[in-house]
Amino acid sequence: MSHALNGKGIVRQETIDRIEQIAAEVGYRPSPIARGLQNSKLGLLALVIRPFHSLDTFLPEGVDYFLRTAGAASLAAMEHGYSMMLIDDPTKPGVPFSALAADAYIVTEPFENDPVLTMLSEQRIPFVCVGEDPARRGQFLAIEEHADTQTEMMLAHLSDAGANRIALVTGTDRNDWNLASQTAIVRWSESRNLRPLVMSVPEAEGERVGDAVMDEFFSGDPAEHPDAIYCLTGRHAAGVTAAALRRGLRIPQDLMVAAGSGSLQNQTSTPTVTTLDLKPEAIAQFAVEIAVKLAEGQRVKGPLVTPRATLNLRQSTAR
Amino acid sequence: MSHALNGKGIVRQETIDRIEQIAAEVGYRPSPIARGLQNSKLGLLALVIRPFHSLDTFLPEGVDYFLRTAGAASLAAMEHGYSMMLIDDPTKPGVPFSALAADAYIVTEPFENDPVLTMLSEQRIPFVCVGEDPARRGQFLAIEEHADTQTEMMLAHLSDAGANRIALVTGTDRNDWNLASQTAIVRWSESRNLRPLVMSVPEAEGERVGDAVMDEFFSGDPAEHPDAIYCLTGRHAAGVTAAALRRGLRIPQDLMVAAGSGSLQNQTSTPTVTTLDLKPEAIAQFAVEIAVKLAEGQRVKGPLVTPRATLNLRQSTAR
DNA sequence: CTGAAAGCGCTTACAG
DNA sequence: CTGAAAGCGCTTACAG
Repeated sequence: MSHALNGKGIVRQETIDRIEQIAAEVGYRPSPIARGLQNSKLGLLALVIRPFHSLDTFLPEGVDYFLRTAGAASLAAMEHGYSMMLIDDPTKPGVPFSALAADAYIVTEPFENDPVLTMLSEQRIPFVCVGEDPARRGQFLAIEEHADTQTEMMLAHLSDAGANRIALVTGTDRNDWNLASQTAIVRWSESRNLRPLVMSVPEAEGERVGDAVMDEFFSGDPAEHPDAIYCLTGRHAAGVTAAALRRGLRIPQDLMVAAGSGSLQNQTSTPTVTTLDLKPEAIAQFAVEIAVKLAEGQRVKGPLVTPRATLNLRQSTAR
Repeated sequence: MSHALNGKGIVRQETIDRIEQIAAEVGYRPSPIARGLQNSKLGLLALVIRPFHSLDTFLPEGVDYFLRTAGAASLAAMEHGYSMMLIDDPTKPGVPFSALAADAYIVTEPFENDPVLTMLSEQRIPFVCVGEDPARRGQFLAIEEHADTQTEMMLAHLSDAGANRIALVTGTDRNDWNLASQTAIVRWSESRNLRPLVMSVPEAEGERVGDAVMDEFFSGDPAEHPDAIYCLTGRHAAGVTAAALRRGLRIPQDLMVAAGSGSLQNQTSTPTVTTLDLKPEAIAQFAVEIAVKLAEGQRVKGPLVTPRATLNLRQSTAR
């Protein structure tokens, strides 16, 4: 009898003992699935890391943001009594049952008109985004990233450090981070009557984009050459730094380089590279907190504010 | 009728269409839990990263091994049509149903007499270890790590590079990696009539152990001072390198330093540090393959051989 | 205090 | 071709 095992009803100790013994003997183990069936909850959260789609490898070298997110989220989930599942796209045909069985979803960096958000919202599955769907701002519960403010912060720093002409290198994924950063530099440039210098290169290309970026910005009119390049990803920044050095430019004297999201790589390279610390652990913990509330049927209202990114000043921008 | 929706039986197209329409209208979504109940399978794998227990933070700086493992495992699982759950200890009281609902488990670096393995095997839940339970070798299905061979490979390299007296710094977790490495250096030292120089310091201390390690090995009889220190973790190696430098030792001339598991940190530090590449991605993929077989009821027999670790030679051991 | 029954939301034989 | 029934393995009221 289940009362004995789960200690719910009032059962004689003797009976409990006897039943527990037998249970142990036959190696009885209650099916977590059958249990979950009652309240249709498994105690499962899912982290959908959308940009996995665009990364050719999971190698975290220079892209530790997502792995730090995943790790912190898993740990935070456990602390709330949930498990965390890592998936990339639950809308793909042939996904396992489990990919749809989470009590709530966290979607990091959704794409423009992301089908994952569409599916989740159509099926009334609770979810929270980290970064908005750029095409549907305000439509879904989201933790705001403030990519615009972050960009402004970095531009202000570079400007203070003596840069006059700042170029931006973003990734090609159409997510909030890439798009809002672009908007921010365009606005910033135009307010100074400058033609915005922007280039988008695939995230997955990593360090390999260095020469292409240098070619793009340093081939035309010398008056238009940047004296600072802000790359959103640490790997792009590393590639640009290396390419600039190869071309005989001194960093930071001739060219400053900074990254919007760094890894240890940027802290130990020569020169070390200025980065933003996006606080992925804090964001992940916050997202888990919200997902747990959603999973438990609570209403959560925005705006959801995260800890601000901070600037890690390093040699590459220290003139 | 379910036949219409899942396309199993023979149903008129017309009926299918009608039912699908209604389903869409009412926002019907089949419960993955109820579905899973039939064959008591959810398409869920679990990765139990035991050393999480000992790490004070999930920050991957210098410990990217586990995160790389987690990432690669998640991706590999998806490719096999499974989801991957990240948990640290399913034996803890109060774990969610889901933590026990996986079809198969991968346990990385189990401890000595690890209760997780005990539970899993008692409950007849299929699992595969990465690294053996040091107290129960051969008892459970395990992917062998060859920590002993790895240690020998590193010792041979250091020896070739000119080291005469090599010290080993391990973590304090009682897992295969730490223990087998210790055994290997003891054997190696004794065969040369040398007193083994071994020290164990907590994994979680990371770079902070530098001075303690230097004190330990450089305080006594100068004849016993090592001219090479092999740290199993990259963070320990980084700490030792820094401490040695601070004391005026030149690396590698006066002291060589190497790590058994490195991260990007060791590739970009000054000097760069020689490490083993343990191939976590390959191991994770292999583990997932096995877990999938187990989940599907196939028998898997050992010995399970992994790709060999390779040596990344860097400045810290280049005399 | 304890057993038998109903129900969680599906799927899969089994009648009509 | 389609509907009604049984069953997956539990939990939770509900009788005895």
